[in-house]
Amino acid sequence: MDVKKVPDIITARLPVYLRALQRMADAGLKTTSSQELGEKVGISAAQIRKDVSQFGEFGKQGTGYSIDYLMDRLREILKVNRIWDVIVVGAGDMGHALANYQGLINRGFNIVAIFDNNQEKIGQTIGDYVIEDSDNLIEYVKESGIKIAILTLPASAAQIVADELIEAGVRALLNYAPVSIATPPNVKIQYIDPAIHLQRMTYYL
Amino acid sequence: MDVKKVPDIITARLPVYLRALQRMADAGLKTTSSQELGEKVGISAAQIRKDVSQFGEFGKQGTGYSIDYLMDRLREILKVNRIWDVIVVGAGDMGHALANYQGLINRGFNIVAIFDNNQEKIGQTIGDYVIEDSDNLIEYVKESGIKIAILTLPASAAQIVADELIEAGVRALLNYAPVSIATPPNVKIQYIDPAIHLQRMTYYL
DNA sequence: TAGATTGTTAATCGATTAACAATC
DNA sequence: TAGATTGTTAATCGATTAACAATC
Repeated sequence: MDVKKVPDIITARLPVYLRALQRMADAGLKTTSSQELGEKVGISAAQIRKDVSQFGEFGKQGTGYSIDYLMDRLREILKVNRIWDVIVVGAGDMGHALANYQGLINRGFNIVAIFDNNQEKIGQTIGDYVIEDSDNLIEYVKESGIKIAILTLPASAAQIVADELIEAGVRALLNYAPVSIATPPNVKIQYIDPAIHLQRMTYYL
Repeated sequence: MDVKKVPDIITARLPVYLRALQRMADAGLKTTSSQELGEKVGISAAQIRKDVSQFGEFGKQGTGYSIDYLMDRLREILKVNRIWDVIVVGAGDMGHALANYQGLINRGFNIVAIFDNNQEKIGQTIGDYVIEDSDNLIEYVKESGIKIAILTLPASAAQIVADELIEAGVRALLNYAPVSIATPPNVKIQYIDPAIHLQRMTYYL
């Protein structure tokens, strides 16, 4: 528990800082400043200092931040200094793309199973995964204690499946279905919908 | 041009309202209220009224909003009362998923071409698309006047390709590459990175 | 040391909420 | 009409920025 509650808007930026720091580390850099990091992510230096200072004093006057140390602290804060098991519900094109995506494991997430309710898909393989029957979804979640699910299913099914998953213990949903989903306060949800993101830009064109 | 500048944070919510209204329309509903719409999207009724009132008086006291009429107004405001041609750069799994995705066309977007720089992929088909050579990307953008591009390529290539696209006239980027991209003020960018979205939830687990 | 950069404060700026007159 | 709901105002709440002492 944190002593004081940190606003959502701040914690939402930390993964972006972490991603930029990872790139700097990959490039062999050892230290950075709020100024430099800010330029990379398009956020003011003052805001970066304010954000990270919510969690501790991670920098040094005069020299800035050790990249490795700040990454460790951010991973700790975000609880991605471990690997979370994740399931994917829906084996359409997006489910396939996620199952094949190699970019999750080194950022704290491991897809452990993918489900579909289409009898023709069940049993087929995606890389090392065998598509499992949605009928076994809830039992699987309960037995494995899965806390994170990615929804890549039709909008019409999203709320129903989300409700079942939450009932079974899931506490974080990444929803690719093009529909808003209602969740209780103790369950987090994030949305990915390319049409929404595109429509956020056309206003300015 | 709007008389007064409307904040980004408000225009960013409009696509979510539009998506919810479309679902209500599909369900055969004719009118809704700020209260009802707010419950669907998880936003307060007061905020919905404030948001839409930035652009005009679209509701009626006592009865609420005509769903069809409000959708028309939102589409007009967001400039999605037309179809925008969009290109996809990168024919990996995500590029494939987007090319096959049927959910964009009825929300204002038409993918017209997909590019890759891998000689083995060039010429292969994805549905009705033939993967085109990235060497022809800039010429294509200039000749067609494309304003919107979706990037589904490696992080290492994202900034370079983005710079070239912007130089060629692109004004809106939807970036799936896991990296921040710098753009000039007249170019909009939106980010989709599942790891970022997942890391925004683990903090609370 | 001199220069650089943090962490933090106070001021500014912006967003959300509550309330209600207007009116369908 | 009576009930419902908008559009808008003012108050509250929250986020960002600028500035700088502290200090590496």
